[in-house]
Amino acid sequence: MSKDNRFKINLLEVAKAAGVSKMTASRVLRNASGFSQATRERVLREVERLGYVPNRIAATFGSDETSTIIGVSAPYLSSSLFGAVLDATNLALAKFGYQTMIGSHENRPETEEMWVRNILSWRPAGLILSAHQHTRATRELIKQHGIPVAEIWNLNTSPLDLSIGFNHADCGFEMGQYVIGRGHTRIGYVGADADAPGPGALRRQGFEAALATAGLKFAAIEVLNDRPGFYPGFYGTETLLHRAKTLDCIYYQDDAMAIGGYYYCKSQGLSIPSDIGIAGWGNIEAASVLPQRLTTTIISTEALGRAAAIALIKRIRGEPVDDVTITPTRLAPGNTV
Amino acid sequence: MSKDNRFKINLLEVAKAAGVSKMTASRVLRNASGFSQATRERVLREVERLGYVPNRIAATFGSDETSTIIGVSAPYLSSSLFGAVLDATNLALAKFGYQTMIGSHENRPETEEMWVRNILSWRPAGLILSAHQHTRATRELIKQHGIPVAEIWNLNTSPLDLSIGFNHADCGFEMGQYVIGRGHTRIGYVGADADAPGPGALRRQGFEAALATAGLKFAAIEVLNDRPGFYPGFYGTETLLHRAKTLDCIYYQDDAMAIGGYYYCKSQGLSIPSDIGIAGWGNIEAASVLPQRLTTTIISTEALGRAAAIALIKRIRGEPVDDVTITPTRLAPGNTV
DNA sequence: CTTGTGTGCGTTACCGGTAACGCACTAGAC
DNA sequence: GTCTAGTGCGTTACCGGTAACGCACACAAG
Repeated sequence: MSKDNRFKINLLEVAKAAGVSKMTASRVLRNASGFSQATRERVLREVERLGYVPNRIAATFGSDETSTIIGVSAPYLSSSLFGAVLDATNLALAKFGYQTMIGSHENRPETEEMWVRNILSWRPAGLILSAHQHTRATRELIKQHGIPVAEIWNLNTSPLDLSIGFNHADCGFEMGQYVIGRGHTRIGYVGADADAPGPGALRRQGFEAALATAGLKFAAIEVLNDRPGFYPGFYGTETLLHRAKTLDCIYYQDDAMAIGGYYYCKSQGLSIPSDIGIAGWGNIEAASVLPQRLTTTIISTEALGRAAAIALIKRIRGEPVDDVTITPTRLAPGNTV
Repeated sequence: MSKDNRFKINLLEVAKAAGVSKMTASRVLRNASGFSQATRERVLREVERLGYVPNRIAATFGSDETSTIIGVSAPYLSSSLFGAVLDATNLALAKFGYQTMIGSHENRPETEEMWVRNILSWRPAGLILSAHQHTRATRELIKQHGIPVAEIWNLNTSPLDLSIGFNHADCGFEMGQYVIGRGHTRIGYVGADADAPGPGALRRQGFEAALATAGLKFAAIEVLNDRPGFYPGFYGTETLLHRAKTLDCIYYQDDAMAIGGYYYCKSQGLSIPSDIGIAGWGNIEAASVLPQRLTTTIISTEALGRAAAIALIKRIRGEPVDDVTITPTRLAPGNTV
C-alpha cells in the first residue's frame, strides 16, 4: 500500500525516458494538442515499454474538475431487473470515459443519504439515484453542490434535476382498465415492501384509480413485510385467498410475485384465467416458461439505464436535455387475465 | 464541473474558521492524535456549519497510499445470483471504509483485462475478480503492481493471490453420484455459454467424472450459445429430447435452466422424476414455487461475497489469510431426481 | 533546579498530475 | 526582408490534502 515499488513509474519517468518534459508527455497521453507526431510516438513507446499506468487520482486532483466518477444508487444489487439497468448505465457511461461507483440503499432514504455523503467525497461528475424519495438532507447536499443528478426508475415530474423513469401510476391504471375490460370485478392485490413503499405502491394506486372509474375498489389487499419475490407471491396469494375466497383476479406488485401467485392458484386446482386472473408487471424472463403467457407490463430496463446515462452525460456537458423522460412501457395482454 | 462554487469549502476554510492550522483540522477529521478535546469540538463545529465535504481524491493523493477503492468484476450485473455476491461484498467492504468500483466482463477475459487496466488507474487497494480465467496481460498487470487480488466464484487452487469460491467440480461430482444412486443411467446435460465456458463447464466435468466411476457417459449434451436462463433451459431441453428420446435424467448448468427444463418436460406430459429426472445448481428463489422441490446444490452467494471481502481486507492490511477458501455447498435432494 | 517525557500544535515539503503562460522556431503574406 | 500566425515545447504555479519534523509548554522524576 505504501510507497514501495508499486506503481513506481510515473509520468516524469516516462517523460525523461522519452526526452521530453512531463507536460509534453501529459499532452500526448491526453491527446491534447501541442506535440509533433515524432514526439507522440516516442512518448507512447516509453509508456508501453515502462508499463506506465495513468494515475486518475492525480489527474483529477491536478485539474480543477470533478472526477470521472458517477455515483449510482440501486435498491439492491441482487435484483436482476435493476441489475439490467446497472449493466446498461455502466456500459453507456464507460463508453464516455466515466466509471460508476454503485451503492445500494434497500429502499431506505436514510441509507441513500449516507451513501450520497460518502460518494460526494469522491467529487463525482454526477449521480444517478433510484430511491423513490430522498431525505431533506440528501436534497440539500445535492443542491448545495450543484451536482448533476438523474433520478431513475420512478418518474418524478418535478425532479431535483433530471428524471428518467417509468410512469408506474399509468402502468397500474392501464392494467386496471384492462382487467376490468376482461370482465373482472372482485379484484385483489398482492404486494411487498410494506415497510418501504416504492413504485409498486404507485402502480397499485394507478390500478385503484382505474377501478374507481368503474365504481370498484380492491376487494382485498395483502402487502407483505418482505422483499418481492416468487415465494412471497406464493404465500401472499395463499393468505389473500384465505381472507377473500371469491376473488376473480389478482394484481401483483411484479412478475416474480405474479408467478408465485400463479403457482399457488395452480396448486389449488384453480383454472387461470377462468377461475382467477393473474396480472404482473415487468415481463421478467422467468415468465417465459409458464404454460400460459402472463398478462403483464413490458418494460425495458436496458432502455431506462441507457437513457439515464445519456441524459446525465448531456447535463454534465452542459448540453440541452429534457428534465423529464418517460421510458415507455407496454401492456402485454397474455392470457392469464 | 470547473472551479465554480461547487465544493468551494476546503479544509483550509474550516481550519481558518476554527482558528487552527490546516494540519490540525486534518488530524481531527482523521481522528489521528495530536489535538485537544476543545480543538476537536471547534473544528467539528465549523465542519458542520460550513458543510465541509471531505475530499477523498485529495486525501488519497496527499498520502502516498493507494485509494480506498476496491475494484470488483462481475460477469453481469443482471444476474441475481451474482448480484447477491456484490451486495455482500459491498456491504462488508463499506463497513471497513472501502468503496467498490464494479465492472462486468461478460465472461470474456479480454473484457476483464480492459477493465483491470482502467481500474488500476484509480490506484485501488485491491481487486476482486470473477472471470474464470484471465488473460496473460491481466495476470502480468496484477503481478507487476503487486496489488492484492481475490479471485472469486470459481475456486482456484493456485490463485494469483487469494481464491474464494465454490468447488464446482465437486458440486458436479456429488450430483453425479446422487443421480446414479437414484438409478438413472441415460443421463443428459443442458448448459449455456458455449462461447465462453465458465464454472458451469467444471460442474459438467465433475458430473462426468462421477458417471465415469460407474462406467457411464453423458448420453447427450446440449450446450447453447446463449446466456443461461429459464427459456434457454426450456428450449435446450426440447432440442436435447428430440435428439435423445430415451433420457431418464438431465443435469442442468443451473437452476434457471433446470426450471425451464422442468416446464418443458411437464408440457410434454412427462412425470418427474419417474419419466425423467431434473437436477440443477444454485438453489435460486424461483424454484421455491415449483410443485416439487428441485434437486439442486445449495450455495450461499452471501457467504461467498462476505468471505471474499474479509479475506481481501486482511490481505490488504497484511494480516495472515488462507490463500484458498472453499465456500461450502450442499446437495439438496429435493424430489425431482 | 535540572532533566526527561509527553501533549498540542504549526511549518514545510511533497504527492503526480494539469492549466496558464511564454518563448523559440518555421512558413507564408506582403 | 520584415511581420504575423501558428506549432511544438518547457517553466512555473497550483490543486487539497498528508507525512515528517520541530518546538513550546506542562508536569513528573531525580
